[in-house]
Amino acid sequence: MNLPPLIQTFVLHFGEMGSRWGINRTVGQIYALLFLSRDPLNADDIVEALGVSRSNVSMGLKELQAWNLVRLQHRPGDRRDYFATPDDIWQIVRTLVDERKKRELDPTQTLLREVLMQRAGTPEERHAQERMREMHDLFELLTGWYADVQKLETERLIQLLTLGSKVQKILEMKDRLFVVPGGRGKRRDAKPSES
Amino acid sequence: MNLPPLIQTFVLHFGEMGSRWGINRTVGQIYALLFLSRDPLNADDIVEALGVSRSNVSMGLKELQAWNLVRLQHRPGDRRDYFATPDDIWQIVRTLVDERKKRELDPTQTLLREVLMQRAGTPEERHAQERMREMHDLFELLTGWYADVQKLETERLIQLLTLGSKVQKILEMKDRLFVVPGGRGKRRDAKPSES
DNA sequence: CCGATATTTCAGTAAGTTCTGAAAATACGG
DNA sequence: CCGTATTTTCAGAACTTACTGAAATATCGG
Repeated sequence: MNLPPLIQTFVLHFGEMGSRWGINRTVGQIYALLFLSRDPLNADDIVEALGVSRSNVSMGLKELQAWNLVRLQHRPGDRRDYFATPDDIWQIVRTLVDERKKRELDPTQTLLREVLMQRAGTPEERHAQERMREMHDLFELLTGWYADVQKLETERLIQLLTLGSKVQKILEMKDRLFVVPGGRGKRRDAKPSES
Repeated sequence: MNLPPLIQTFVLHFGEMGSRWGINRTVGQIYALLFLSRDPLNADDIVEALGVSRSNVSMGLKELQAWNLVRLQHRPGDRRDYFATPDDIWQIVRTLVDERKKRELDPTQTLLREVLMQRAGTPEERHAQERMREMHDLFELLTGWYADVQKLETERLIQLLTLGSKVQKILEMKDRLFVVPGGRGKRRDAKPSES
């Protein structure tokens, strides 16, 4: 590997973090390299930059494509495949969160739905099922929120994130303005289960 | 392993998902078992329920404690350690997200801060550093939002999640009510960098 | 089609992780 | 303190994942 120090630091870091992110070192490094690169790179560029085998790069790129994290491009008069990350970093985040949800949450959500259909016999099983229902309801709330937020334009999303919990203040203001004084509102319905 | 089918299904699933979540099979199974159990369990209970070695359970419990995901308890007149998950599932989510942030995001955030202090020489390095700045700003926005939201009471948090992007409507309403008509507001400041 | 260039597949090996049983350490009641 | 109950540590075995080089496959210009 022979990269400018700044770039090398970042690439090596991504490689090391890979294992925590559920990808392997090479995949992490390839991604970091593409992310920082001004221009798209072909497989041999990556081999040279990272000093790993050609086949390893091929597999890594395949995995990144499976994650929808890289874009395949071509240059006129050049048969090789060139790869790049999206320029828009928010697009990257959206893809990343989407894919992680798909891999890490959706299977469990499906299982919970199935298991909640079954009949629980013993008290032990009934307690377990109640726990699973709590988890299920929580998943539904989170994924519902996520689906909703994912639809927002980036500018709106940034606006929301910047506000943070100050949104709360606005909600309270709204309550004060529009809810019948003394009324409790319908807030309690939102809680998925008695905790 | 000899568990009621409902419980066994869930426990095995958590074991299989473990690798996607960055924990190993046994740790996943132990956690699932504790989560579903009405009462705290000791290490031998877990050995019996899962059919794994005593030492493996010991290590698994240690890891779960490092994640702050289980609580150690004692019973009067019994020297053994008993383990349980928090009853409040929202507490579990908060811990989980905290820990994942600590392991998966914070180290990169630190690295980005460091690398952005350095002087970029070549145009290649300057472009890379610009990319890192985009990532850095995005991390700052996300972690700022997260710190903010993590402070909310659970009830408020649920309220917010239930609203989802409908918050947007309320923001628009607020804008209409309070912003000088024709004024552009200060929204654009929020965008961390030109994308 | 042919030959050259580019990519993918795959078997074998290297490296890393998980798990076990045995031994060591710790904690406690008497 | 001693003996016992309990937990932890650890070396090695079993298993899983990552990586390589070589061979196979695919693609394209002529």
